[in-house]
This record gives sequence, C-alpha cells and structure tokens, in this order.
Amino acid sequence: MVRRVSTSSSRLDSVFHALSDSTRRSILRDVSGREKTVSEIAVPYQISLAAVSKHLKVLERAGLISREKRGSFQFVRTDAKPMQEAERWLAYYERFWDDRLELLQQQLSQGSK
Amino acid sequence: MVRRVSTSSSRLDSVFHALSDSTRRSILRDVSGREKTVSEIAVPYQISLAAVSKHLKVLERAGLISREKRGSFQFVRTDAKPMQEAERWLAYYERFWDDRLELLQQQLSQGSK
DNA sequence: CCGCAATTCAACCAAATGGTTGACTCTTGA
DNA sequence: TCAAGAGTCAACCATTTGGTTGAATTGCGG
Repeated sequence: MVRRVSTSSSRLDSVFHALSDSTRRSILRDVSGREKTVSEIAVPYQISLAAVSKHLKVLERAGLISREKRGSFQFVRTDAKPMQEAERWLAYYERFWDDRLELLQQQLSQGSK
Repeated sequence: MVRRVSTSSSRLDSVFHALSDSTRRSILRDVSGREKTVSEIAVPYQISLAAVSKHLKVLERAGLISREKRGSFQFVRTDAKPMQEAERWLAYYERFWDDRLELLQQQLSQGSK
C-alpha cells in the first residue's frame, strides 16, 4: 500500500499539496517578510476564520510556516527549509528534462531510434 | 506579465497538485529522458492500468507530460515548461523568505517591535 | 471575576481524489 | 476477418478536502 519512493517523499507530498491551493499560496505571500496574526491573515479572504485556521494547519504540517504564541495572539511566519527541498526537487528535474528534451526532439526529427 | 510570479494561479494549482502525489512524481522520474508507453510506465506499480491512466491524465492536465500516439501505443514524455513556472514561483519565495528570516530573527532577539 | 477577543475544535456537508472492476474502442498481426 | 493487445471510459467506493456553523478554550483588561 504505502510505497516509499524516497526518504522524504511524504514530506514532499505535504509540501506540494500545501502549495496546490491558491489561497494557501496567497497566505504564504502575505506573511512573507512580515509576521501576521491569524485574524490579520484572514482579512483579505471571504472565508471564515476557522477555514483560515485549517489552511494554516496544512501549511504548518508541511513545515512551511511556524507559529509563535505571544499573549492571546498567534504570530505566523514562513519557514523556508521545506521550500528549499521542493525547489531542489523541481530544479533538478527541470534541468534534467530540458537537456533530455532537446535530445529527444533531435532524435524524433531525424527519425532515428 | 513581466516578473509576475502568480501569472496563472490555476495553472500553478494543477501543477502543484500533480506533484503532490509520490506515484506521479515517480512516474515523472520514470519518463525523464526516455519516452515510455503507458504499459511500460505501469510496470513498477501495484495499481491497475486504469489508475495509471488517471495519474497520466492529471499530469497531462497540468501540462507536465505530453503524449503522442504511434501505432497502438501511447508514448509519454515530460514537458518542462510548467515545471519552470512552478520552479520560478518557489525560487522567488524561497530567496525572499531566507532574506526576511534573518531580519526577523535579529528583530526578535533584540526584542524590538 | 467577568466578559470579550482571538483562535481552535467538532460536527457536518458537498465535491474531489485515488483506487477498483468491467465494458468499450482502436490497431494490428495471423 | 477477427481476436488479442493497448488504453480509456464509466460506474462505483472510501477517504480527504475545503468549506460552514456553533460551542469550547485561552488570555487579557477592567
């Protein structure tokens, strides 16, 4: 059932899944460079505070944000480390595919095996 | 358009969603550098051919693969362009967060507002 | 201590996901 | 011509997702 492709595959799962929602990417953008409380984060969106809280939980499980409770406020900020992991994954394959793409296209246009 | 990171949010949605499943990432790896037929792709996995077909449809909708029918076979290969878009998104924010992280940590350790 | 403000939790719901099986389409080789 | 092979489609199922509302929790300010 659970097929482990690489050590950190489940981490990548959660990172990419967290990034697959535009509201969550927008939230990441909002807290980039500046800490915000949950209520501040919620302002631009038409969804409930509970929904924002759920989005934050998804981002937190992926390790993309961390929270610090100061007083009755929850300050949220980004954490770049898992991002780096995902970025490396993408950059690696992107480069790889680019290289191979040229080769393949040459092969195809020449009709050679 | 220039330097716009969130050019097509729905495109990024589908790209990141496609990448959020380790079977699909594994499939992308499998067809990197070498075209494969659907049946060839299915070999390493314990799932049905129909399930593989669904995964391929997800990857195709995200623009990460393209298919070419030659004879009765469907040859699948990667397409790096949407990948680049996602990679740019990540790289942009990764760098941004790194910079800001240092600032924030300095601010916090100094107890300044 | 009381109550409000900030946030989370719980229960619920509709839609999407990832899987199955079986029928179907299309192509090819005998 | 027609059967086997390569894939897809359709229907179905369990689980997850993203949202809701309302109750619970926690931390000040008066």
